[in-house]
Amino acid sequence: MARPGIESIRRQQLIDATLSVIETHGFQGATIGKIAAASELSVGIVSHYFGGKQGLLEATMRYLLSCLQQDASRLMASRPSNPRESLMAIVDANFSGVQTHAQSAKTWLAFWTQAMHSPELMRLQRVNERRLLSNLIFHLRQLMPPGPAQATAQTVAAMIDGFWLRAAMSEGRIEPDQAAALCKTYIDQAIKANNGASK
Amino acid sequence: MARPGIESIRRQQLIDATLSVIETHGFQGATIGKIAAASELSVGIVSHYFGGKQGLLEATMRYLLSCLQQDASRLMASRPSNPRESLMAIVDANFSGVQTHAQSAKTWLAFWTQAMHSPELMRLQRVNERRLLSNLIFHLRQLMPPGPAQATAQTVAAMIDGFWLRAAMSEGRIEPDQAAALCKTYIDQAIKANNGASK
DNA sequence: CTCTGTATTGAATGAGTGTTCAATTTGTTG
DNA sequence: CAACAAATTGAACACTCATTCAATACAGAG
Repeated sequence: MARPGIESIRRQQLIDATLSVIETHGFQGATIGKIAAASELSVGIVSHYFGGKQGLLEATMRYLLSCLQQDASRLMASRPSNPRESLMAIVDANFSGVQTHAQSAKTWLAFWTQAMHSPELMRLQRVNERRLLSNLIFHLRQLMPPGPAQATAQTVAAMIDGFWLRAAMSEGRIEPDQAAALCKTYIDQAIKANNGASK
Repeated sequence: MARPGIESIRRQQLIDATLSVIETHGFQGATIGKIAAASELSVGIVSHYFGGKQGLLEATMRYLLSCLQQDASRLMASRPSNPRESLMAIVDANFSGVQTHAQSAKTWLAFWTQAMHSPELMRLQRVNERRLLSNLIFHLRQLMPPGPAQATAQTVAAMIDGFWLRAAMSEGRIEPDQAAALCKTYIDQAIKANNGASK
C-alpha cells in the first residue's frame, strides 16, 4: 500500500487546480486537460478520485462553501454577543473570502450559473442561502419587529450577493472593505428606522 | 431580390430562439443546432447573418440591453420630475423586465458569467452599469450631499443586481414587486438618514 | 415560362473534449 | 532483493459541436 492520506492530498491538488483554471480560463474553458496540467497530474486521475468531471466540480463547490462557513464561524467566535456586532461579523465573514482569494468571486459566479441547471449544485446553493438568511433574521429579530427583520434580512442578503457580483465583474476594482462598509451603513440605518417598535 | 426587411426578421427570429434555448438548456447547452431547431431555420443561417455563434450571442445581449433601456425610458417619461419619484421609476424599470420575461434573469446571469471572458460583452456590460450608476447619483444628488449620494447609489445598484441574482436562482420564487418594494424602502431610509445636510 | 441573383439548406469536416483502461511507475512488505 | 498492490499515466476512443460551402429553393424581372 502507498502512503495513507495520499487521497486527500490529491483531491485537494485537483480542487485547487480547478479553482485556478476557472479563474484564468472561465468555467467553459476549464477542461480536464488544463486542470490536469495545472495540478501536474494526469487526466485519468480525475475519474479515479472524483468519478468524472462533474464530481470534481461538485467537490470544488463544496470546498468553497465550507471555506465560507469556516470564515463565518471564526469571525462569529471572536466577537461579543451583541446582536448588532453579530450582524457586522456576518457581513465581514461574507466579504473576507474575497480578499484572500481574488479568484473566488469569478468562480462563485460561474458556479451559480452552472448551479441553475444542476440539481445537486442547486441544492448546495439553497442550503447556504437559507443559512445566511436565518442567521440574519435571528439577530435582527432582537433589534426590530418580525416584519422589518424579514425585509431587512432579505435586503442585506441581496446586497451581499450584488456586491460579490460587482466584484466579479470589475476584476477586483471594487474593494471588499468598501462593500462591507456600505452593508454595515445600511444595517445601522435599518435599525435606526425600526428601533423601539419591538419588545 | 427577395422581400426587403427579411434580414431583420431572421435576425430577430434567431435572437428569440437564442433566449428561449438559453432559458431551457442553459448557456452551455445553447448549441447552434438547438437554436436553429427552435427558430425553425437551419444551422448555416447563423453564420450568414451573424458571422458565427459569438456574433449571435453578442447581438442577443445587445437586444436585452436595449429592452432594459426602453423600459427605463418609458417609465421615466410617465412620471413627475420629483427626484424621489424618479428614483422609484428607475427601480421599477430595473424590475419590470422580470415579469414579462421570466427567462430574462437566467439569461442575464449567463451573459454576466460569459462577459467576464469576452472583451466585447464586458464593454457592453460596463456601459450599462455606468448609466445606471450615474442616473442614480444624479437624482440622489438633489436629496443629499455628494458622499452619501455616491454610497447610496452603489448600494442601490448592488441591491438591484442581488435581487436579480436571487430571482434567477430561485426559479421565479422571489416576486419582482417585493424586490422593488425593498429597494424603495431602502431609498427612503437613506433619504431620511441624510436629508437636510445638503443644499 | 425563363432567367437571375438572393436566401437557405444540411451533410461533410475538423477541432476539441471527457472517459476508459491496459501498461507503467511507485512505495511497501516479506 | 523479489513480489505485490496501490497509484498513476496517457494514448485511443467515442462523442459533440461550430463552421463551411456546394447544392437547392425561391422571389421577382423580363
